[in-house]
Amino acid sequence: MRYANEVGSGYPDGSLASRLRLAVVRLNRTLRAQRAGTGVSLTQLSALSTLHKCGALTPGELAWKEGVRRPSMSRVIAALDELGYLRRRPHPTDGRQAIVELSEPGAEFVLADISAREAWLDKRLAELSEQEREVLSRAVVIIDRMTGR
Amino acid sequence: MRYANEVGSGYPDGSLASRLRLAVVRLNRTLRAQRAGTGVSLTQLSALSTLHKCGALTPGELAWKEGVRRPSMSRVIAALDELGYLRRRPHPTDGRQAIVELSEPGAEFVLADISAREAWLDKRLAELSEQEREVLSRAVVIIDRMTGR
DNA sequence: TATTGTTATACTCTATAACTATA
DNA sequence: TATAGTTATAGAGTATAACAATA
Repeated sequence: MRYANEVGSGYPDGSLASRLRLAVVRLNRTLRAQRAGTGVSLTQLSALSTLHKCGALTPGELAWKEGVRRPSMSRVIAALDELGYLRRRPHPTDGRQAIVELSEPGAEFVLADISAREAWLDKRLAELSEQEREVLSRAVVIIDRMTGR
Repeated sequence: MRYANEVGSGYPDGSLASRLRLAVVRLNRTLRAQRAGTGVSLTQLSALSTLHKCGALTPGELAWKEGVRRPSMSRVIAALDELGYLRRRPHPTDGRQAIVELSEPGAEFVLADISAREAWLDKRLAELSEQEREVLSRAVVIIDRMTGR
């Protein structure tokens, strides 16, 4: 298959797939490094952010939304619980399930951390033109759809 | 600071920074999972791809291009050397440095793997419209610049 | 003394498999 | 038996600190 935008063009280094892959790998590394020493990892922040957006969820639902397996989410939840950033309570009708939701400190952290400590990315974005931010905004929508969100 | 595109808007879940961060974290997870069991990890593939594009490099240069520290790249290089996908030779003028470059099998692997096994991303991209691929292509250029590439 | 590369070590992220409790 | 969640264990990815060789 060939497209003007080089999907599967046979020229790996220049194909959109390769370029997108490399860009994502590197931006992910950079973003993780930015969070070193903040007390909450990028993975944990992502879970907090989803809880903030979606409200109370079961661990399984949260795992699905984050795109990880349940055991992985169990560990993230345990760490955030340890930090006091979420609460766990029993499911009202199904004794196997649980409900997790942000605690007040957790909600405060999300607001404070994402808007204040996410300075690096905010700063880079602020340096872009309005058109460039629009491109990224549209790219996010496309990527979300590609990853099943 | 406020922009039409919500940079630092104080609404974390909807800000461009948050949306971009979440999209990148999730796409990165998905791409890594796609490579499970292929024998070469996404990190290793990324290094091979850079060597393919740039030709012979010192380990330090490769680390810089990939955005990792030198010890991290040492391990990636050792693994790829073990697989026979690259060669190491002494630097012609500086005895401290080395030169790494793709071996023939390494070059073949890059071409075969990226164009053939990168099927998942290629397929997702093929399902997009030409306009959407154009958006992603432009986003990659912007992200590369943001991460110093 | 400074720089390049490697080794030692540790921590995070994530997975699969096995276990427990409930449906 | 099937499902939700957790625990046990392992492997990848990355970092910092310490070391060896060379400039």
